[in-house]
Amino acid sequence: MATCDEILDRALALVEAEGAEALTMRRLAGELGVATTTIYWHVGNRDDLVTAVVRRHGEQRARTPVNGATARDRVLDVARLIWRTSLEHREVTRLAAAHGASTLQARELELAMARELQTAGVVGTAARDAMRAITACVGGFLVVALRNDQTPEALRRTTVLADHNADDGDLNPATRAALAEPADLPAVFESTLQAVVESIVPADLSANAYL
Amino acid sequence: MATCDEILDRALALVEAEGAEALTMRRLAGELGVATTTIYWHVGNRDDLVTAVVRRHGEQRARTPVNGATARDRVLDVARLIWRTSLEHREVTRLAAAHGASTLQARELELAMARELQTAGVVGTAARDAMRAITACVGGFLVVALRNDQTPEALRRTTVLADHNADDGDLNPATRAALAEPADLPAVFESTLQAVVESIVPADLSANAYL
DNA sequence: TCTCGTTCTTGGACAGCGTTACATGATCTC
DNA sequence: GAGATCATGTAACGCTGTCCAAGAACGAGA
Repeated sequence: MATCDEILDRALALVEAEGAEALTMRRLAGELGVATTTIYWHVGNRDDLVTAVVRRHGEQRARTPVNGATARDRVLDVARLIWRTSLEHREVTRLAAAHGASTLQARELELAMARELQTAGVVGTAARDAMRAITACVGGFLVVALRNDQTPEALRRTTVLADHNADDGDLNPATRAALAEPADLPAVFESTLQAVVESIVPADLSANAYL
Repeated sequence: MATCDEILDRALALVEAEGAEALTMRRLAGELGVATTTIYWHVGNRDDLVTAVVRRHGEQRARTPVNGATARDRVLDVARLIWRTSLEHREVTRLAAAHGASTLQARELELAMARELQTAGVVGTAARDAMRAITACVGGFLVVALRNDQTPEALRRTTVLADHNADDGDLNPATRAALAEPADLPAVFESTLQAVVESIVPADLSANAYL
């Protein structure tokens, strides 16, 4: 008898091992040695399956203790945690993103961020807006990071921005050369994250626009 | 005779009218009153088709003049332009995002941003990193904005974050209530964008970390 | 023990997708 | 007019998600 948990575990393993695209009903059924319809009976739709897989992954994601002396540092740390674990399980992240279930994947960590924001004195709608801002940025960088390792050469930012035909003259040669080279994404992420968090939970509390 | 341009125009119209998912080879062929193979002959792969459609859309996107007194304002304006036009053509944006071709869609505007950054004194690798930071944030907010209008209720951030079972006690009631309500995304976007741009092109130039 | 009803599983189909091999007609060149 | 190139159509292959009707297992009541 195939239980729902077994199916989800197998699905999760399949995604992590062979990528988000490998998660098809037939493939998963074959992996379990079972007919495809069995999955429908236990889990439901493919939508239901993906949702359940992502949710399960999000729950399994250990509640890593948050580090940092100041409340601001702890908010930063949670954001970095989302970034890092999403990259570590990039296939699940990709699956969740394609399904529009990213929030489900990072649910526990987002709630952790809300708690840290609260201890930093950001509560209510301000906390919500702060969280949306931070997670949107993290998500944006994640999209870039995950895209790059499976986009064909011709669609990479470096090549797309490199071949300018008509718009030559306006751009500094140094800039043009730099645009053709990949950036150090983690470094750019870090400094951007700091800027965003700084605007919400400033080191100098008197400048906090949200209070 | 079906020319390549006709096919792309029709494809673009189809996407804008009926959504990114409506762009299938058979559907497009039917729309043109032609066999599917004709598309393959003129344009190529589906990948090629999508790429060409997105590129065409990006080129058609009028080079709206950039407004703003200071260089910093003009950088902001370009970012807002990307945000606004991406939302106006959200189906194309969705198509591009699903295909990993967002850069292609916003190519002209990203180059415009590079030019504005240049006049703001940010050149070379600093300009590249600045652009990556800004576009990543814009992209992150776009993902959120586009996701929300076609994600089922059960996967919305508001509902996902609203039903906490075990983690009740730690969170302020006001915060918890706020998390269950949607945020004013454009407003959050605007303030976040300002924070990011401020960290790159400060109003007070002496504080520019990139110089 | 036999039978009924629920739970679980299966095989086989359907429609749709991208893609291709092959054949056909049209058009232009020499 | 013959031949080559271009342009299109027909029909299939393998893949996808999904569903239906039928069967198998199993637990309980008579």
